[in-house]
Amino acid sequence: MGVDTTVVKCPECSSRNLEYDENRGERHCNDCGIVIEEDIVDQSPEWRDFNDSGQQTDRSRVGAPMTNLLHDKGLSSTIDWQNKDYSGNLIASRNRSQLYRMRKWQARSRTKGSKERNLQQALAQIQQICSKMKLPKTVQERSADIYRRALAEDLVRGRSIDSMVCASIFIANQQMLTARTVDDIAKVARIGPKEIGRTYRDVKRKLAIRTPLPDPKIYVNRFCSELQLGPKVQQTALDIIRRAEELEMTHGKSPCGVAAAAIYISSQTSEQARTQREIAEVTNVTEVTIRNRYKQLAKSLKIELDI
DNA sequence: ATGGTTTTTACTGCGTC
DNA sequence: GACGCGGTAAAAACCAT
Repeated sequence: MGVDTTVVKCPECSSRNLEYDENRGERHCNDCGIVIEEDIVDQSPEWRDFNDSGQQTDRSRVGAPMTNLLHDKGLSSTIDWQNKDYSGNLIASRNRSQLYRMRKWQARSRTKGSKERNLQQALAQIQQICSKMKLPKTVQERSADIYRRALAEDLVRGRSIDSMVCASIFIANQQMLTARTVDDIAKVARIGPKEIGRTYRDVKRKLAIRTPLPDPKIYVNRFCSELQLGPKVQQTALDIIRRAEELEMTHGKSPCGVAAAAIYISSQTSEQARTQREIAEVTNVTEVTIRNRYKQLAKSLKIELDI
């Protein structure tokens, strides 16, 4: 199913640690350093078409960028240091002073404040990670938004940009109810789920950000499709969760665990049974947890699942 | 730091195909 | 014998305080 057209492994050393450099427009391997492909115009989906529909992002900042995913749109393309134009001719002297000004401006804008540079790097990271996760651009923008706030409040100090980036992305995902977990992010970032979780909580608290309380239901669709389970199984799984929520038995339990258990029960009572192991695999929850949860669910909901 | 809760790890036993 | 499942104890992780 998942046809990825981009190269994921370094042809030289087989490392998967590839990085896309936005300014250079090229990808390179972080391990051996070779450049994989050049002249990628933009491999990420369409941040440019911001004119299609109702644009609801708030443009609160002065001199608002066209999209808050770009740090200095238009200045990023490098200005050659030779006094030649594209055909190799010398540029008339009356244009040179203008050129100089452009270079100077560019140099300054690139290295202005540390915050600016920090932001630039972070936004590139956000775009890279979101694109790897195939997240819609609304989520990207929300992530960028959150990062900006965190940066403005000096929350990045003493923490790596990466962890802040990941935390921002996770918060955005929580808010937009995409069914993504910390592990999903950790998988495509070079940072562990532990630290993402820690910074996530920290940022949320210090920025007084509210996220909807975790809902197992949002995972059902994703997990079921990964398990090749039909809509019928999904529906009864959702039903189970709804009933469980009414009895307040999902509080304090991991939403993925609840979803996994509901799906297990649902699948067992259908023609498309899946084993605990299969479900554990895609839900990133252990079989033990699935057992505990589903036992508890079946008991309180009085669901009999004999074969 | 601490303590309460939940999840994971690791292991074992049981029935079935 | 491998597999799916159930149960358990202890370790680890999580989270509010």
